[in-house]
Amino acid sequence: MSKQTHVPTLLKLFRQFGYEGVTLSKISQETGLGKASLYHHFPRGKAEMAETALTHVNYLLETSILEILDRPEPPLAKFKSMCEEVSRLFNDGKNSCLWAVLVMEQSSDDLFHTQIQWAFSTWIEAIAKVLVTAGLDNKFAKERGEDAMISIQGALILSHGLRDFAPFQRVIEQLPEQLCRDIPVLLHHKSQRS
Amino acid sequence: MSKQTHVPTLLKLFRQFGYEGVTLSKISQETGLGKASLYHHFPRGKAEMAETALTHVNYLLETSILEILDRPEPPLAKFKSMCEEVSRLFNDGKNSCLWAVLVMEQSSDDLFHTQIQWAFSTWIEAIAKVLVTAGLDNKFAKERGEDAMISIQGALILSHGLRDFAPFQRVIEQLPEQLCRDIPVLLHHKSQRS
DNA sequence: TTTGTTGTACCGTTCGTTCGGTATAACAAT
DNA sequence: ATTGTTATACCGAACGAACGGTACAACAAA
Repeated sequence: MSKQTHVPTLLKLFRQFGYEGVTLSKISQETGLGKASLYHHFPRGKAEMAETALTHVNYLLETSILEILDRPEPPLAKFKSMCEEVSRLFNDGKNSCLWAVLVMEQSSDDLFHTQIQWAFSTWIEAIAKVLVTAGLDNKFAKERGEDAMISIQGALILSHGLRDFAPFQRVIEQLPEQLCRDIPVLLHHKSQRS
Repeated sequence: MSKQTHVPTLLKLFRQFGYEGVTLSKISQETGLGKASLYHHFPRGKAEMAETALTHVNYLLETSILEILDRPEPPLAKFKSMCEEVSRLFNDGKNSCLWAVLVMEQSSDDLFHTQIQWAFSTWIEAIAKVLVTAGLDNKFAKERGEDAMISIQGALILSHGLRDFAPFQRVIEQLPEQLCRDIPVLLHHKSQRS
């Protein structure tokens, strides 16, 4: 079995339990690999396993979300597709976000903050770019990108805390219109390219 | 030294490292108490220590936030005071939220989810009540309460991820007006009581 | 003298990690 | 066809360290 085979399992575990909460025994159990085998694939140990999961998530961001935002479609359509994809990636809010989990633990954040910072700022920038192309002011566009991230992250936490995923779904539904408010109407249906 | 003396230390530790990330050695080190003393004060061990920190946070919610929202002031003034208090409690965004940290770790969430759920829903309900009293529709009021929680939690995560606390401060500044939009203008300066 | 509090030493368990080694398959040299 | 070499994938057993937790004697305050 290749190394790539077990990445989804790693992602699931670290998302569920956090860096410190995941043990090699759990990983061994879930992957079906012995501890020693894990060290064959990930010589630097647990840190490398978490890093691999994180890299995979950032790869998903690039190939799913960022790709959508770069399509030649009107802003509203892009954001709707983006939100559908977000909903899918987070399993309608039932999954938690690896970035958020790792950020919360100060210990792990030190190891991974570069990749997490990249992910957040890149996503925000991609949203802002769409809005700027649609005629919105630069500063407002970036703020709206931030607000989108804030809504998604906050909704995930609230939904998990309440054990009710309606808030997450509501946020996802409202987000596209929210992002498009006040943008010059004439450009709504003009296509754009990077 | 009384048990209460070390609660802030416990809070700080669990907020920083999460439940699994905190070790008894760290607690012993930070409090200056030996393990035996810790188990004298918290016979049920680590779980009780985290529980105590969480109870303290919920106590802060009741005595700070909820008290503010129950004052006989106009809604906007209440929300402004609330946001000032939130900013203070989270040290301008530099502290993370114990609720969020514990919710993210599935293992710890099982132990604490009752208290966390209470905190979230109580806070939301308190905000909603202010807005309903101000004349807003019941359903919209609750959604706005949720949105407030979402904004605060999301802003904390984003700011920590970016290592830039401007987004948090911006959210806190904008939140009061955000919460008060569209409410019947005649009631703005009327006082209200529970 | 009782009661509350603490330091020291220790318990069994589990942690992340490493060692030594096996199984299989591919390829080259004989 | 046989043999040797190399690479990949895997695993059982064990390592020292640290984990959460306990037993108990000693000290202090009342």
